[in-house]
Amino acid sequence: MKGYGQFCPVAKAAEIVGERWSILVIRELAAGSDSFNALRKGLPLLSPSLLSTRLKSLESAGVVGKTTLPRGGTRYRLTKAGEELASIVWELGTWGHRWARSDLSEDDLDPSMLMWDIHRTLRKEYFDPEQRTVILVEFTDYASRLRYWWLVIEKGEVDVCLKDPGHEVSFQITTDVRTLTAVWMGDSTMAREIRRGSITLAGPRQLKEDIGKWLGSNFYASVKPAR
Amino acid sequence: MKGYGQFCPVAKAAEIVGERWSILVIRELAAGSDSFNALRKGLPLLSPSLLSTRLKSLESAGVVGKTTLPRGGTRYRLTKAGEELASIVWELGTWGHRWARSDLSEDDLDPSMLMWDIHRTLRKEYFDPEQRTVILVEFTDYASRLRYWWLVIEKGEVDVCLKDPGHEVSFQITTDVRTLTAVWMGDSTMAREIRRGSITLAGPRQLKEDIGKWLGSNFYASVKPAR
DNA sequence: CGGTATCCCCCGCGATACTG
DNA sequence: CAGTATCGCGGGGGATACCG
Repeated sequence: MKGYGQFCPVAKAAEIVGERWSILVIRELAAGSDSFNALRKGLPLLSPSLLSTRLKSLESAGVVGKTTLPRGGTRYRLTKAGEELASIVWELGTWGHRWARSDLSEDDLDPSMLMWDIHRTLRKEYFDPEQRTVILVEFTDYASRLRYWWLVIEKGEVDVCLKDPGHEVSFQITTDVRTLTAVWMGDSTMAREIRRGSITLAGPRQLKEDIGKWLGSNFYASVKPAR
Repeated sequence: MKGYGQFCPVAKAAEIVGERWSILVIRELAAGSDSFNALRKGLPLLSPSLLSTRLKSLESAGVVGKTTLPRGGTRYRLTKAGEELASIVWELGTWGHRWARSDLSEDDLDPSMLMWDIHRTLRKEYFDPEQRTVILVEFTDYASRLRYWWLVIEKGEVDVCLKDPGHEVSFQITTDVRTLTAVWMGDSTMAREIRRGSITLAGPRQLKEDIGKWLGSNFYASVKPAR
């Protein structure tokens, strides 16, 4: 059986959002991802086939809409119903941040997701739009493949890559995944971790001083936990 | 794998409310059920073993608290965190009523759930507290076992039973499950269904006239659907 | 009343590979 | 880039029976 056999609106809604990954797909769409592969980056543990299934199911539920671009790509977006649902998903996140915060479990630490999130919230306006800025992030607790990440800010766009783009590095952040995650989640602060020696910065003084501003933070970082 | 491998608060919350039946257990608790068997009545398709599992899981998530009565019974209640979560569940219901309303599917029609809901929302203050009132509901589309339901209002308490309690019947409602469900959900009105002949009332004139008031309605009945 | 215990099925989901 | 196809398994959960 799939449904709950209840006419109650809560049950009907639960049939939609209760499916595994549904809520997170909605979160990703609300956060601005609109292509299949962008969604995948925000949901690295979700297999493409299941993502496809979920998108179809959300589409038939009237939550997600789909547009085919003239060039052939496909764009997903939240419908009106989907946006209303997304606002509830954000509230759920606020609740989660207040009440369901575990100390960051090892399983939940993931440099790729963290970098993807950071690349989305980085405040581009702190950088010269006429120039290319390259920020290198080094995770000291990771081996070669996931150790170095490049953020390339250029023409108002931010790209994140795992391969050296070849450009001169303007700024470097050296730390471990747990520390940067904690800072990004608002559980710690940049200043504190620098003082403790858990984060090292290298580059122009101005960028160092402003990092608390230009490196964004998680949507919920300012929500006060309840316990 | 059970979790989502993400530190995002939405993911952490989704790990809790994403479990099958969790949302509905929270709804039932928020609606006032506090004992194991009361929860079962509101969730007839949920097996006792799974209800037990869910209650434990919600308890360890800090959403549900448990008290053992001196007499030996057990009472469940929402914690502070649970109540905050419940308010999101209600919003989800509002969303569901606006956007996820299907025309009442046959699978979702259930006389026992409907009667349980009605017994919870019936406005006792319309009845003489000094007297016993017995309301007989007859579902013409059901055979013997689930056809007749008695609502007994006495001393400010409402009981619902499937067996003739033996008292004199004060009022009778004759209809089918779909019609009464539609009225209770706000999709139709008592007056309209009486006019159509889908509902027949028998009893004192005053009770007939006031039925729109004393027979309660679903929490979401007044929410305007979006489509 | 207030739950456990057990059994077993089935299908959701994860993994991997592959195509237009 | 944007998905489909296929396969196999694990365990969630439904059913039922049973205890305190």
